[in-house]
Amino acid sequence: MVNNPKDSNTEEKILHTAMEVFVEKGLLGARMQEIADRAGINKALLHYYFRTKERLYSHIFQFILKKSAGDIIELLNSNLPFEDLLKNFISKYIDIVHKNHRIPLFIMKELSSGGNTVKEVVKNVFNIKNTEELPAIRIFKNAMEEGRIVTMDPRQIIITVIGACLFYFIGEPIIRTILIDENNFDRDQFIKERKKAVFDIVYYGLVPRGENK
Amino acid sequence: MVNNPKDSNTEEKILHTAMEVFVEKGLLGARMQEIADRAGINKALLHYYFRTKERLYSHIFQFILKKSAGDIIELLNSNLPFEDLLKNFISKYIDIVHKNHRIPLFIMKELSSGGNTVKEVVKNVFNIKNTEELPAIRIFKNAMEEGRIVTMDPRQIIITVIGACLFYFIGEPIIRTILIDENNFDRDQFIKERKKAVFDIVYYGLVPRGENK
DNA sequence: GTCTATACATCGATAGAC
DNA sequence: GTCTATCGATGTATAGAC
Repeated sequence: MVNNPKDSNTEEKILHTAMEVFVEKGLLGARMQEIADRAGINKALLHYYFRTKERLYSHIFQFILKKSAGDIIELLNSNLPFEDLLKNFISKYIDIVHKNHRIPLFIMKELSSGGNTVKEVVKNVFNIKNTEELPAIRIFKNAMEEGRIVTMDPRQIIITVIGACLFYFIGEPIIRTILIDENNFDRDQFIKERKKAVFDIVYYGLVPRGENK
Repeated sequence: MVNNPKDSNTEEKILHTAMEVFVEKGLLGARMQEIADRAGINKALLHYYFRTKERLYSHIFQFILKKSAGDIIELLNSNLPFEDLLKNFISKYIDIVHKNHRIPLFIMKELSSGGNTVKEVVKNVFNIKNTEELPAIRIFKNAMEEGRIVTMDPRQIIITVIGACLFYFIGEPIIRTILIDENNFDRDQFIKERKKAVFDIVYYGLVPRGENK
């Protein structure tokens, strides 16, 4: 819609700032005035570019969802053997969430309140036709066929891995309050150990007994 | 504050209704008008009992947190051997979250936006003095000392178990959109399988090789 | 305690000048 | 494209009658 560099700069500045504010405060908590202030412009200009708050939010949400989907898909594009692939996925996925710790909760908040429109966006963004043939499903099915891991519904494994990776970051405030002694806590170290713990539990939970491959 | 049965009924009706609305829509999404309508009273009465929206919300939040904490603590009060205790915990915890699937996200939303006041509430509610001696931590430490499971930071195990149990319910909209074929999905059955999957992965991920106890 | 009516503040959105 | 000024809607909170 807008082509010259000046426009593009303003629009991108808006998008960038709006993303920060929406991710911090949510759709309802965010204020157009605050977005304008932080972007160094005024409210009217926000409406000039995106007409309504909802449309601006929608842009942000889709962008974030696309980015998140892309990150995961990229992590799965690999020819590593199963053990390395799993280790690699857990490590890199935790890194991504570590750097963007507010994103998962942001996405889940939206999806829990959003209607079917949102679901269509998800399907488009992830380019889903047949759930049976998702790369992640195939990876586990192959490992099962090769006898590397026990037979189990791959979806259950995926939910377990993602949940285990995400939960620390989604629940960090309550986890730290309940479980962690703040006087003696090295967060980076704990997250590093988190990677190893998730891998160890999941991997050895899946590898058949009697094999120490 | 209020003692006669009539008052008590109104107050409880407000609390009950407000909980529904706040859990569905969050602090910012909830409307005092809607709470009043659903409770069959008018807005002014809401303010008569709880002065402000924030105070009403705070009551609800603390009640929910207390209830959730109580549920978990009760699940851990058991003298079962480790394997049964873990199986029992996972099964019952998933049942609780199943029946109250909006609660975890509600709590996390609040905690992610809330300040230190909220953290004090958490500490009081869970009655936390020394994180080292939490029942959940002790359970895993004992199992390690008895050689039943491998040595590992118990906090990492706890985060993994809770995350694996919760994630399906927190992320259900996106999980179902991406991972599940809606034309052929038995939710109750899937949740039942979820219990077994979480237990199998975690338990066999923790039990030392060479022992099939 | 409970109601109706209304004050008061906030915020998204638009009009109109430059 | 960008600004200032302002409208109009919505929602919390209160005044005051019963």
